[in-house]
Amino acid sequence: MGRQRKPDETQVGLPSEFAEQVLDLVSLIPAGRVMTYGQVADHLGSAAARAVGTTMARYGSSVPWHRVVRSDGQLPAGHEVEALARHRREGTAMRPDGVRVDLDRARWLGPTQSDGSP
DNA sequence: GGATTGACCGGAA
DNA sequence: GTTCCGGCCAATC
Repeated sequence: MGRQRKPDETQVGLPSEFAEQVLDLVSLIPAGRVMTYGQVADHLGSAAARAVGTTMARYGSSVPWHRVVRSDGQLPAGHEVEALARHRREGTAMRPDGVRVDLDRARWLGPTQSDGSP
C-alpha cells in the first residue's frame, strides 16, 4: 500500500512517454529484420534519431535494441560485438564485410507493413 | 532552472 | 569508397 513504485520496480527507472513508445516499437521488430534510428523516430512523430539513441541507451535493455541500426547499417556504437553476435544467430542479412547489416534486404518498414520484402 | 551529452542523420569535401 | 560538420530532440548533470 503506502509503498510507492521503487526505481527498480521494472527497469532502469521510469520510462517517459517517448521512451515507452520507442521500447514498444522496437519490441515489435521481427527477427531477421532491422530498423534505423531515424525510422523509429519518424514513426513516433519525431525527427531526432539522437533522442532515440539516447533513450535506447538507458531503457533499451529490455528490448531487442540490436535490431535497431544506423542509417548505414552500422551496428550501435559500443555494442557492435553484442549486436553482431545476435544478428548472425537470427540470420539477419549482413553485408560481405560482415560488420554491417544489409538494409536493402533487412529493412523493416514498420508494424503496418507485413514484410516489405520485394 | 540552464547547459552538456549522446547506442544519430544527411549532405558536402 | 571514406571523413568531417552542423543540426535535431530527449535524457542527464
